[in-house]
Amino acid sequence: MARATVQDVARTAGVSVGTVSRVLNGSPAVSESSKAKVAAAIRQLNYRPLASARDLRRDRTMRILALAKNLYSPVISEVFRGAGDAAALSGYVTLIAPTAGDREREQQLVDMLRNGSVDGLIMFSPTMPDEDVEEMAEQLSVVQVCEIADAEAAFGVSIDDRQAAFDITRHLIRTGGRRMAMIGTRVARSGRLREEGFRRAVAEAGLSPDHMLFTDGDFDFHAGRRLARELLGLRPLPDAVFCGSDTVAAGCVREITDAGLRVPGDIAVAGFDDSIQAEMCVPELTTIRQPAYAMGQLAFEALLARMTEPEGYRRGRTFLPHELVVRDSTNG
Amino acid sequence: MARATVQDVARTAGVSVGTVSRVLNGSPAVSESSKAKVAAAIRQLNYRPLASARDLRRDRTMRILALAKNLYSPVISEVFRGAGDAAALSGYVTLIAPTAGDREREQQLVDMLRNGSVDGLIMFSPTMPDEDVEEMAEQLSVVQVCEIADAEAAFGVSIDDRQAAFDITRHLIRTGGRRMAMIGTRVARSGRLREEGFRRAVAEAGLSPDHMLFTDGDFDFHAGRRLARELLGLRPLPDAVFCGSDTVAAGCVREITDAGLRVPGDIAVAGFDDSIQAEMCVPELTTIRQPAYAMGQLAFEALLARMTEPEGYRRGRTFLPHELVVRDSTNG
DNA sequence: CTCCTTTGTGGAATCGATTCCAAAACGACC
DNA sequence: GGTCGTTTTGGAATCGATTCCACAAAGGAG
Repeated sequence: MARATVQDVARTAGVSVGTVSRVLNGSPAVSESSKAKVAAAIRQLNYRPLASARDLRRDRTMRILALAKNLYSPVISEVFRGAGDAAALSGYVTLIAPTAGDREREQQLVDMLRNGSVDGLIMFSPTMPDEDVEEMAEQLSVVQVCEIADAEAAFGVSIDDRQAAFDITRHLIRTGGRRMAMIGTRVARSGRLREEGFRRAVAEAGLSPDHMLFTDGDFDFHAGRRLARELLGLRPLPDAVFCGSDTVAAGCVREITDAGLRVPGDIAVAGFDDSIQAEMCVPELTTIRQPAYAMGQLAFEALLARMTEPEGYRRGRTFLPHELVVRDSTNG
Repeated sequence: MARATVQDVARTAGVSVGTVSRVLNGSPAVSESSKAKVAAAIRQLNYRPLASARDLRRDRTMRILALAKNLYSPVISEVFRGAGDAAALSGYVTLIAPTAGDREREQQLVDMLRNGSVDGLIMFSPTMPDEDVEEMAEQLSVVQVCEIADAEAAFGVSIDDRQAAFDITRHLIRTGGRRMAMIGTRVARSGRLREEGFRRAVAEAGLSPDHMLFTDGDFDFHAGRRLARELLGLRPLPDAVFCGSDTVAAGCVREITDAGLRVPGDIAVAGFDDSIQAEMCVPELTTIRQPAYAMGQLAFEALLARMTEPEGYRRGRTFLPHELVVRDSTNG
C-alpha cells in the first residue's frame, strides 16, 4: 500500500485536487459539504501531505536547526529549550544537531540551511572561523548564541562574558582573595573574554594573577581536576581560583578537598553558568547565572525577523544581564 | 539574487540538465570536459541542489530523527552520539528533538516521519501509550532505545533493567544491607523494571523492602534530595538505598550527609547509569554502567535495516550487557 | 569502409502539493 | 426569467532535481 496522494484523496472524495489543498490549508472558500467529504477521504486513506512536495512548492520548511558542539551541557540545553519554545509559538519546529567539534560535520549541517532543508540556523559554538560565520550571516538566516564570532553582519545573543568574569573575580578579591588563579579555556571566544575580565579585575585591585591554567581540549570535570592538581603543585599556592565553568569548578573543588585543603577556607573557588552542578558541588558554588532560556527565546526571535524580513533584521550583538550568585565556595 | 537552479547551471555550463544532475550525483557516464564545465558553473553560481526537490524525486531524505523527553542527560546524549556516528557512516544526518514530555509536541515530531520529513525515527522515552508505539512500528521505520514499550512489532535496544537492578541490589545486601529502601520513578517503564529487580533481590535474600519512594514528576537532583529527606523521617532508618539514577543518588547522598549521617557508614547508596555524576559525587557512587554509545549504534543499525529492507527487519528487543561498577558509596 | 558496441548527451516526464485563473453554481433582486 | 454579484470549484501550471529513453558521437573489429 503506497502512500496516498492529494490525487487519491480528490478521487475518493469526488472533488478536485484544488479543493483538497484548500481544505488542508484551511482556506475559507470551501463549502461545508466539500470540507466534510475531503476530511472523510483523508481519514479513510490515512493521508498526510508529503513534506518535500509542500516545501518545494512553498519554498519554506517551517523548520530551524540549532547547532552545538555537544548536547550535554546545562546551558546549551536550556538555551535550546528557550529557542524551541519560542519557535513553537510561531509554528516552527526546532531540530538540534551536535557537531562534535568536527569541521566536516558542521559543514554538512550548515549545508542543510544552504540547500533549504531548514529555514534558519542557530549556532552555539561554531567550529568554523569567524570569516566564514560573517560570510554566512550575510546571505543566510543565521544567529549566534553564547559564543559570538566577531561578525558585523551576524546577530548574536549572549551575556557580557568579560563583565561577568570581572564581577565574580572582584567578588573573590573583596572576600579576601590575594593570590589569584584562573582555570579556563582559550578554545572558545567566551573563554578568552572571561580571561580578559579576570585579568582586568585583578589588575584593578592592584594585584597580578599568580597562575593562569588553560586547557585546549575538553573543559569538563576531569579537566578541572587535572588542572587543579597542576595548580596545587605551583607556588605560591593561590587563595582564590576563578573557573570558567561550574563543571570545571566542581573538579577543582574536588581536587582541593582531596588534597586535604578546605574550600573556601584555604582556597576559595568560583564557577560560571549557575548550572545544576553548582548546587551539586560541596560546598555549593558561587557562580554567574546566565539567563539561558531567555537567550534562546531572543535568539529565535531575531532569527524569525531575519527569515521573514529580507533586509531590516537586527545585526550586531545583544547582551542579556547576568547575575552573581553567592554561595558557599567563596568566603562570606 | 534568487537561488540558482539546475537549469541555470546547465545554461551557464552549456550542457543539459541531465548532465548537470549526473555530475552532481557522480554518475560515471560523464566526460571529463563536461564534468569540468559543470563544476565551474556550480562554483560560479554558488549552486546547491534544493533539498526538497531532491527529496521529492528520490523519495527519501537521508535524515533521521531522534526523540527524547529532554536532552540534558548523560545517557541520552551518549546514546545519540552513538546513533549519530553510526548514521554518519551510512550517510545519514541525525537530528535531535526534545519533546518536553508533551504529547502534542511529540505527535508533531512523529508526524515528521509520517510526512516524509525524515526517513526514520529513534525514540528514547515515548510519552505516547504502548499501543500507539506498536501501531507506528508496524507501518513506519521506528526503533526504541532504553525505554522500550511492550510492542511486538517494534525493535528496541536496552539493557536488562530488571536484572541490572537485581544485581546492584544484591550487591547492597552482600555488603551488609538489611533495611532496604528504594528511590525511584514509576513514570518510565525502565523505572518499573528496576523496581521489580530491586524487589526480587530483596525477596531472594529473605528480606522485605522497608521503604519504597517514588516521584511522578522530575527525576533529578532536587527530587533525590526531597525523597531522601522524606526517607530520613521514616523508621526504621534504612541502611541501604537503591536509587534509580546517579543524579537522584547524588541528591540522596547529599541529603544524608547534610543530616550528619555517613555514606556508606550509616547508609549505603547505589546509583544507576554510571554517568559523570557518579564520579562527581562524594563519595563516588557504586552504580550500573549502561553501554549507551553501543546502544545508540545498534539502534541505528536496526533502523537502517528497517528503512532499507521492506520486511526482513529485526523485531522484539535486544539486551546489551550492563556492568556493576563498585565505588565508595557502598561498603567494601 | 561498414557495422557494432560503448560512451555521453539532450530533453521530456515525473515526483506531489499549491496556487492561479477561468468557469460553474448559487442566490438575491428586480 | 434574466442579470449581477458572490461563493465555490476544476484543472492546468508550477516548484527544482532526477531519471529514463532515444539518439549522437566516438571507438574498435572485421
